[in-house]
Amino acid sequence: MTVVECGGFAAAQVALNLGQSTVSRHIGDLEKRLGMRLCQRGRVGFRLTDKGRVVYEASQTLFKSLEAFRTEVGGLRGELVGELSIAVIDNWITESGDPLAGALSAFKARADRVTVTIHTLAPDEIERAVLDGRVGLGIGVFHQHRPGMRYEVLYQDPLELYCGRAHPLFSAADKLSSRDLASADYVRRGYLSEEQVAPLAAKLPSSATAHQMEGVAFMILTGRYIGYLPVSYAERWVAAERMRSLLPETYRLRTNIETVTRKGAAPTLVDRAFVEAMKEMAAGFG
Amino acid sequence: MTVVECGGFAAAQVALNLGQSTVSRHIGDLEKRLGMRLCQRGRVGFRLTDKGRVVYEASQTLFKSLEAFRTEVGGLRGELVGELSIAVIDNWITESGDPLAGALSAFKARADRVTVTIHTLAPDEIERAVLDGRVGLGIGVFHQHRPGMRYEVLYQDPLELYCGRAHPLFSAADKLSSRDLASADYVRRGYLSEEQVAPLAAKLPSSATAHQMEGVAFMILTGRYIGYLPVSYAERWVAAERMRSLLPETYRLRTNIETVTRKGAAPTLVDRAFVEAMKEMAAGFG
DNA sequence: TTCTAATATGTAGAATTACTCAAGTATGGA
DNA sequence: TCCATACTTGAGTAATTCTACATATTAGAA
Repeated sequence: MTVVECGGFAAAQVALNLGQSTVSRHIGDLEKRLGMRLCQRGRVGFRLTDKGRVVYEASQTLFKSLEAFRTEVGGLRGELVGELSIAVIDNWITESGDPLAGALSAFKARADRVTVTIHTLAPDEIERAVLDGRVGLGIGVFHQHRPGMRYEVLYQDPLELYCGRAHPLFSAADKLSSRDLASADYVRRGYLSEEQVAPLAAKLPSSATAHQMEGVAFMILTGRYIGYLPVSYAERWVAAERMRSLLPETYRLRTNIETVTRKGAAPTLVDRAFVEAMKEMAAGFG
Repeated sequence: MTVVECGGFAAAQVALNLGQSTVSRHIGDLEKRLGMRLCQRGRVGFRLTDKGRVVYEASQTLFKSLEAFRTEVGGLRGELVGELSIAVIDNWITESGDPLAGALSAFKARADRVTVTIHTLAPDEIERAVLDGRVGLGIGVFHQHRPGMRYEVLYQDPLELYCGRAHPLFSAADKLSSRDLASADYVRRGYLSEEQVAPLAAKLPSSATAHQMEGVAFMILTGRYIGYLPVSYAERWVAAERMRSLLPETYRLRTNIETVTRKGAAPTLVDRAFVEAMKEMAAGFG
């Protein structure tokens, strides 16, 4: 694996602190043992064969399993070792005052022997990744809770309905009624389905969909659409008077940012320690 | 692991073909290495400690990963080695003319180096087991297809609506109309939700639910209920004139018995070989 | 053809690991 | 108290694995 990652024998020699012949011997032995050629090498340069690629990928997942074992057993000894693999919703946590960065840094301070991997995924993909074990922990917004998964609220992230400066509702924002909104065009959020939690939003006419929060913000700023944004995210434009919140008392949504883990597999000590760090960090929000 | 499975050092000695002191040394070394006591032993008998149990279970999953690696790499060499781990719907396949037993035996004849594990689960649990990798292949009835999974029809298993001999509809079975059924009490099948596929069934009044097919059959035989059963399963009672099919043209359901695998992870050679055997076997059905 | 960078292999010592024998320890029960 | 059972440990040997040196081999390039 090191040879693949170094892109050749020569670099691997240095990385592994081994003699040239030893590297050659290892690869040769492995090929003999597996009964197949794993890579092309020599004067032409290094390159995996098709089978070599499959073996390399299978090895990666095998080593992941080893790391998981180490995490599990290390946890029994009260040690924070192994791997923390988390999946977070994209365009959300990093934008909303950023408890993730703080939590990660606090966690790393206490657990310097842990390797951290972060995946950025859509909510349903997060749940799938947790379910099939690609990650141990997911963080995001989960409107419907699936069986077989464990959810825990980290903090609340309020959403409000915004319009841009050029929008007709902008100047009238103080003396609006729900009926005024009925004629405004609404940017729907791709996977979030706010409608499920906000029956009011379901009634808004919608002719646009954005999959990332940035897209929603952009659409709102055009002045042609209204849409939901996290208050902390919209703040910058509100302060610059480029956006305005519409009927916050009526339309505010309290979205829960939650962690997901798999029921059945108890979360590892590493996962729990990280969630702890997240919660401490999130205490300043909510 | 062998010590745990043998329930003590003495039996493991024989199973591993090792001297008694070697077994003791291995366990002792492992405990030293992990820094924890794994089991109680001595005059009192063998017993895992709590930590020992966790380590044992973690080892099981680790060894499963190793086996998966072996299956994968063996597949590259065109060898059928490693593990075949399948989940099948309960009370179905074995009852309906039994293509599974035949397929397994045909498969084993060609792949004697493969370890076979079978789980019997409810359909949604099958999908979950496939998704999180506990099994490589699921077989069952899946009415709604989830994203991230690959489905393939094996064969069709027709269902018909039956009543028992003591039921008022039994004697009138030849000259019935759908309206006659509207007053009959219907046994619902727990997880199958035939209603989704059979809109007609959705209209039937129902005051009973059975989770296994055997339960449905039992309820029908009481003469108080009507319900769906696979034709091949009901056959024995039909032949004995203890059940009758009701309006088969109208109420017959063609249920698909399907395989499920995970998209993303290519099915192993072992999985493919088994599906092949299933299909050959199923060719005589559906 | 010849040179040369990159890899392979014969040989062998060093290090590690696996195993056993034999003697020792601990403990439940007669 | 003592025995028998079940495990542990010291010491030594065998087997395996790891590594490097020196010397091939190979194939692109001059």
